[in-house]
Amino acid sequence: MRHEFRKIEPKWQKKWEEAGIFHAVDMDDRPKFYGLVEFPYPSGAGMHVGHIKAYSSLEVISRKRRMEGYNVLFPIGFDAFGLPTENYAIKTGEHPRKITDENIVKFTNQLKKVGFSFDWDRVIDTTDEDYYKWTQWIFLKMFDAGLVFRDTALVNYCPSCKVVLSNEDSQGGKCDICHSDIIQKSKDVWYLRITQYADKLLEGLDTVDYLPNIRQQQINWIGKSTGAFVDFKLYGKEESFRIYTTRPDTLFGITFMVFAPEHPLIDKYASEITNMDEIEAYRDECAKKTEFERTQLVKDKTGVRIQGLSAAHPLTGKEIPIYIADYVMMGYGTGAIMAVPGHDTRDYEFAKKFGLEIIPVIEGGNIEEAAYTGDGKMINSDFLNGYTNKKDSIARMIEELEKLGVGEAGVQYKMKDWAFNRQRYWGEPIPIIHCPKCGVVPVPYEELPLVLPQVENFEPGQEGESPLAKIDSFVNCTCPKCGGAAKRETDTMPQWAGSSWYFLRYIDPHNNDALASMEKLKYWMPVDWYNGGMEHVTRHMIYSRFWHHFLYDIGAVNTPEPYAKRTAQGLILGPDGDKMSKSKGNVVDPLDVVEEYGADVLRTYVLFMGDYGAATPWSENSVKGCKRFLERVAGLTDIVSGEGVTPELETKFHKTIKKVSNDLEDTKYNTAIAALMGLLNDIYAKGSLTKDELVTYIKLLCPIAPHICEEIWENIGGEGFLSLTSWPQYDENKTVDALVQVGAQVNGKVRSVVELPADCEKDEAIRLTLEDAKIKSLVEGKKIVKEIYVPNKIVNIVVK
RNA sequence: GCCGCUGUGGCGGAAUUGGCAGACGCACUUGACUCAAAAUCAAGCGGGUAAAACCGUGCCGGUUCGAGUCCGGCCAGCGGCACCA
Repeated sequence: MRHEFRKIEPKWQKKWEEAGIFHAVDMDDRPKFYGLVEFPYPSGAGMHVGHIKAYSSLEVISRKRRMEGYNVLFPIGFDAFGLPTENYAIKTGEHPRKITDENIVKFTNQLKKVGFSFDWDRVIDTTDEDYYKWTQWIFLKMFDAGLVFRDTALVNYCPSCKVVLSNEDSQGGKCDICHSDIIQKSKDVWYLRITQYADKLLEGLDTVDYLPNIRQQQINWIGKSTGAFVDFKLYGKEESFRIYTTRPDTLFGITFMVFAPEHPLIDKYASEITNMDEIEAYRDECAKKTEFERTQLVKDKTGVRIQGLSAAHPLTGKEIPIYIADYVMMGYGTGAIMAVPGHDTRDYEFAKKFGLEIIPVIEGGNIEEAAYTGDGKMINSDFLNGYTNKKDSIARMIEELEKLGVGEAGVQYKMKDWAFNRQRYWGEPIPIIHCPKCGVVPVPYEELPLVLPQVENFEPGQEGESPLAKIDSFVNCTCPKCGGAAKRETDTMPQWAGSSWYFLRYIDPHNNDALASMEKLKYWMPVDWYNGGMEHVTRHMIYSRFWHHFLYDIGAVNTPEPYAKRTAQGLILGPDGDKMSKSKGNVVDPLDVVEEYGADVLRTYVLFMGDYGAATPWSENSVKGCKRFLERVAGLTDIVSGEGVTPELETKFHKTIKKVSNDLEDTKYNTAIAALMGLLNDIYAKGSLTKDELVTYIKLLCPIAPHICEEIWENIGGEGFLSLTSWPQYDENKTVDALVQVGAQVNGKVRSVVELPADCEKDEAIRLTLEDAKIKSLVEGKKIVKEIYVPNKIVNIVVK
């Protein structure tokens, strides 16, 4: 049989769709499997080969699971709100709705051409009113729970996109979308109190099966640190302020204090500060720097002493000078620190520059040269002197602080609350009303969805206000509480909102009464396996886990954690080894590959090209190798003869079934395919195979290259769909050869290969090894000191 | 700076608990078929040698009968976080 992919691929895609064989069945008796892949943003550029690799892993697992008898939910949808579409709309004058709909049609056609076994009856679109109604509903529930708050803050602002960004979206001081430099701007910001869930997000990691690097990245992102809060009095006053430290046991080494430039006490005591001019000048200087610059200028510490204000040491009462310096941030801890230059690198640099005293309290370093951050015996520390264990000295100090009522143990997180509003059109409207009398009032639940109004002009305003602010009919409304005239919030939600719960909607995509029915949630959740990109591990994943924990707390879902298992695919690089990008001209279009080589070849190649989790360059030649492989598979129909089992191939088949079955579960698709190629070589070397063996072979290959396998199945008279048959089983006993090739070593060096009966006894193995001519010649005339035999692996004769 | 990962032929990459390094694929070489090319098939393919010996998994040391794998110390690259107190 020839591999006529142009004919057979559309044929089987049509048959699968018509028969509806990939639809998940709610509440079915079979065991369930929920496989999830990150839904695409339907950009105008269409699909990328990266999408194919990302989806192929769970595509293969889902197809295998169906053959194993599972009721499989393998859905797809579109994460369609967002800036690229909006910017395109501004450029072309077309409405984002129209652009989105067109792109979704394009993506759908492309996905279907690759033959993915998605359940097309459950497609969701985050920009659909019936969908974002529930995104807004979750927001209101969070509002009710006190997890939404408004604050004026210096925020990351992208002057090009005219939009406020979260810290996550402005890493490295660059806008995540357009890569312009971020500036700091004072804005009214809606925050979601994600920090309240920090511990739950951290502890939840112990209950799920994520790849270790994914788990670690989330732990780092949450950034929990343990230490203590310590209260310092202003010297000679009753007023006190808090600092946070991870080393309260170094309290006797404090020689100065540092406030962040924005620290509120400075303004409160402005009248007593004698150098306020100097301080204001420094503050202006700091405000001009972007957050990025501020964190980049690590080498050079700057700051100003606050004259007329000082602190009192909580244990000794000693007067301590206070500085302001921008190496202390208002956003972490309390915005004030105790400086221990002897044992903190930054404090040390500052002390050196300003000629401040340095007191060592931990033995071990040389404070003439550098801060000592290692462990050692406590010195110059009163009741802590002599302690050598960090844990003990910290515990002892916290005990003392608590006794005196000047401090307590505490924790801090690097993670910040989630800045949740954007001044953009193409997003979910935030369902909030501002009433001059009642203040902030949520839109009543029965008014959801709060529909995005039609607009002609999507440009944000000059001051970066939302395009919605220009629509009077949208803005002006009545207050649901008092009935008076009020105004709607005109900001929209960030793109991360819709994707924070989408996996729940697949379970019950058309439900009008709930985001999904509890009965169905209980049947399908949690997601058994989620695959996606490393770039979403700290944003999308943390956000969605946060929302899901919240939904669990209010009883809307049945599990605290949404994803039982998470894996990630590596990037596909361009043929030149660089990241694919339009500007470099090294982008491979998956549809071109389908046209020229077929979907099965594309699917096989993206899984065979290398370690699934690693970045691997594209190679057109290797694509051809996969084409050759599938052509040789098609050719098997020409050498089929007889039925039953071929003795020479039996062990090889059992081994291959085992290897493919196991490797697919471990995301080792490349070695699974290599095993199938190896078996194919063995079959051709033998010259024929039975019909039963061919069936086993195409069943194993079916999840990877389903079109050709279905075609072969039909060609040899198979009934119905191969995709609906059962997964092959292996017999462990038959995976071992009767005779095993074993490496024969003398003094640990391989000198020969001997053929031994499987699992044979040591005496027998040594005897047969010593019969080997090569070994014999090397051992002769020498004294055998030791004989090592590892069954089926190695024989080693140690001689002197 | 901190955390994590990775270093294996010309290339992508294989290698259970330490046990025949280089599976599988690509590229390449030779041969068959062909007027010729492509395709296909067959053989070869880490370095080295006539054949052996010998040398080979980033570098230096160690443990072991035996190390790509374990331990100690470096070097290089990638990713993440970054004045986090």
